[in-house]
Amino acid sequence: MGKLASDIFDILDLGGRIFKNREVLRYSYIPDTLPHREREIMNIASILITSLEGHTPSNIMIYGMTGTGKTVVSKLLMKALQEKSEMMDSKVQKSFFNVDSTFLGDDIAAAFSTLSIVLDFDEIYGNELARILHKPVKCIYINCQQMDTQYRVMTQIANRLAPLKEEDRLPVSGLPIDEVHCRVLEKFDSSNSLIIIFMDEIDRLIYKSGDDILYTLTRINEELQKSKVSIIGISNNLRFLDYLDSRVRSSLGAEELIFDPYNANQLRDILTHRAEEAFYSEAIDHDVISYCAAIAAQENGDARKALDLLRVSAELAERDHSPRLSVIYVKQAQKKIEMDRVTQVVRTLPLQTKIVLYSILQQKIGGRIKTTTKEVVETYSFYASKMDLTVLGRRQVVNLMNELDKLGLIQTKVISFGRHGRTTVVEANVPGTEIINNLHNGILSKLKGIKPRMLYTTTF
DNA sequence: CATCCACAGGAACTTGGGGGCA
DNA sequence: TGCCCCCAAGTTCCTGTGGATG
Repeated sequence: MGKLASDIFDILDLGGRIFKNREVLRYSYIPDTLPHREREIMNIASILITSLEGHTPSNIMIYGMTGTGKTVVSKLLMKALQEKSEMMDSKVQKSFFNVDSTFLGDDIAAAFSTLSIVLDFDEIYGNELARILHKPVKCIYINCQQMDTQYRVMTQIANRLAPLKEEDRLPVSGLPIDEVHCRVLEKFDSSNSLIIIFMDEIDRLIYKSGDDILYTLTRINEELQKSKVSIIGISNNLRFLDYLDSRVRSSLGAEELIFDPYNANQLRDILTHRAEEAFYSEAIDHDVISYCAAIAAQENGDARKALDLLRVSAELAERDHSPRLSVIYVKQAQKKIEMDRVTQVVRTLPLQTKIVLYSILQQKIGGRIKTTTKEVVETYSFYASKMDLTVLGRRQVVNLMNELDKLGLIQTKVISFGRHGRTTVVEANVPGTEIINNLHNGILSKLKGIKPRMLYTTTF
């Protein structure tokens, strides 16, 4: 036929008329300006700026629902602060060799003006002495969802503080916690710097391991000689501080800031701003952005969702070889995102949890839309033994069901039958046949075609 | 209105696997 | 090699409880 393999890419390439730069729409991307967060940025910056003068900034708590820009604002500030500090370091070193203060002054003024987001550095930085005394600022970002124990957080902070040689790194386990504490202190002090720790999803930390770690961190400055530590906590739970010891609470919540959800107009601005960089200007219908903004505004003003929606719609349009991105694709994207989320979550479930979900879904497609703990436990035991697994007890199955509930895959509700006791009514939230087929094609292939003997005792 | 069912869910304990250190 | 530590997952035990029912 005379066809070359590379022709395949010619066909695929036809789609590429929409995206100019798709990275811009990922939430890992940190733009230079963040519309409708100027005030918040200024607030935090005005607190953090004391670090450049060699003082320890107050701890800050940042609250806000998902997609309100907490993380991206923090990362932007982190980047800016780090750059600024490094810039000043080199200037300070220079100043020992160069006594010409007018030169120095101009140079620093120039350096400051490059930080576009924060106001008048020059004015705040009038004091030359402060510059000489200045300590390097080191920012560390920790996501407490991944690092959710005291041990892990401490070792992570220490390991990230400086690019260390392999043998200097703290081990991921094995040491007593007070030993870790001592070594972290040493590392902090030997870095001789102002350490600002951004702790994202900080509330996760205490749900799992209590407030020990926060207690330690908020009081660590008392033990440090040369270095100082500030903490920026980020949480989407406004009542997070209530769970803490009062001393930790007052220290950590020295400054508090709430990020309000974006409204539809603000979301539209954000999307417009990103879309200019992400798309070719003629490739997108005028109502697409408003539509995405409106949907995300309904979902608690979640900018993350809005960006996702825009990116996925554009990807669908490209895959369809459409020259333009129109609202039809946004509607498709909405469905796709939801289904992707579900399959992704299901795929990463531990095996035993998968079987619990599988049991609930089997009940569902067997016509049992609502079921009870007892029935789930029975069906689960049946399937687990077919899989030659250890069969978990009731207590543990209930725990797993609660996890599934938290993930939004099922809905549970405790109801009472009065004299006849009480139980949890379970209902699957996801399409049964599709997920079951997925599971059959994966790790649960053994269970294909096997039906349990189901005795329905409870009626609703 | 007290009773009582049948389970929810918290707490303490166990087990087994990760590892460090002398 | 033996002993220590941390941690996750699971078990056992037990107290708490919503509301139909006698």
